[in-house]
Amino acid sequence: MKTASEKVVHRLILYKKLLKNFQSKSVRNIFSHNLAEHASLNPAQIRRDLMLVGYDGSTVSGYNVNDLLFCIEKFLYPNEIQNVALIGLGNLGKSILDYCYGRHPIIAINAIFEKDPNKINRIICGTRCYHIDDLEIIVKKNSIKIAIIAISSSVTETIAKRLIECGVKSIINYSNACLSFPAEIYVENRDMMFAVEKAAFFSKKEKEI
Amino acid sequence: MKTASEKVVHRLILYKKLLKNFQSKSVRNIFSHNLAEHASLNPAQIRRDLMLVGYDGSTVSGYNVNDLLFCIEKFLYPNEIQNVALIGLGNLGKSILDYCYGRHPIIAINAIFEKDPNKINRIICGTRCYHIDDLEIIVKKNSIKIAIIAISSSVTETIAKRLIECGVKSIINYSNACLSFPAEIYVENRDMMFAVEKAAFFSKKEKEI
DNA sequence: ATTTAATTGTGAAAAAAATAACAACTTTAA
DNA sequence: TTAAAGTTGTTATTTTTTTCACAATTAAAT
Repeated sequence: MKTASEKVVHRLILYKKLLKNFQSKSVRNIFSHNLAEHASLNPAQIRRDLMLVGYDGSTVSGYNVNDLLFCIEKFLYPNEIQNVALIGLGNLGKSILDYCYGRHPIIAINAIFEKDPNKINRIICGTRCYHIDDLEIIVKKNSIKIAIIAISSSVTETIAKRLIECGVKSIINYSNACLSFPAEIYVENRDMMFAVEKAAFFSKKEKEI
Repeated sequence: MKTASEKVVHRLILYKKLLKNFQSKSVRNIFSHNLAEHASLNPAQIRRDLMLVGYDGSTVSGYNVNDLLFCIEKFLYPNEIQNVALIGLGNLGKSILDYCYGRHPIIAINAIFEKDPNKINRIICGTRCYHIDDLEIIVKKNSIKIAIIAISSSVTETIAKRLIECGVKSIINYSNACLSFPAEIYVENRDMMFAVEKAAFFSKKEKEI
């Protein structure tokens, strides 16, 4: 299996999404410049990225949407079903759950963890909510390798350590805490203020040019 | 004003956050390697980034936390208060509102837009919820340049166009739609499935090495 | 049959980003 | 006083990422 940088993987996921849109509009074939336009990228970039997934287009009709999708998915998807843990069922947790529900054929949120007794044992979007004390048991039982942290920052670090301790390899952290772990753990810190501050910086900068 | 890439801006925001943590722990001075450790970055990277903000550290005691923070903030912050519009007050909208409330001295959500009549005119986190039909009036009145879209995808594109039409320069898009606009508009697409799929890819890859 | 037009895959080049390397500096120790 | 230790700012180098450029290919037009 060839390696791929995070950037390339991100773009491949984007291509997959765009291709699904085209597929749903019954578009059969597509050229790199079509994708480029929708992705705001250079066509050569797209062709180069696609070299990774092992599908050759035609010089005449470009890429067959179905076939290319198949190859990208084969490249991106794990072999087996991937269970995801969601930590926290506040507004953010609920919206993540809603958003992800039924979106992906292989990857799905499989367990929710909370400390609020009113939420424990409820089933939301087909997913059971467990007490946070049962984290280790459930994560191990379901071979969960991915976790989404959607709680306030004060306990984030402790929970992240517990997750890694029991086998989690990737953490998506929506809390205010900055997580940082050894390189073999994939951490994506998604502090929502970052996006806003960046947006502010770039909306400002423009005026000054 | 020097230009800065999105990556550099992102890191500067990160340094700011880390420095605030140090400040709250009454740490007075800090070295580039301390920051590097917490940010999982190379110390030279940090020193290079800091060249932009115009603050010189001391070769003996490193950087004064307060002074460096001041310079980073001066570099990052807009000159005037930046009003932000939030589109959608579902679970995600509420969590964004909560999360951002009081977090930043200059940037704040200033108006919420909804179509649900039960939500209109309510005030949440000090912010009034308006009918989506009033978008143009309110955005113009408050000189809003930044918008956060937290609604389902079907109407995202239309709303984004309306936002830009009335002066918005930066959009943070949490919906499933892929927005793409001319380069002078800053768009950050934050489809939450992307993070999960990337996490899945990299948690899988590790096993295969 | 040829030519034209359009596209792909990919090597080469360019651009951007990250890292290394080091002179200059300052304190402390010898 | 001199040497040692440790850090910064910045130049140089390396690595990564993006873009260019073009041979090869194929269908349609002439």
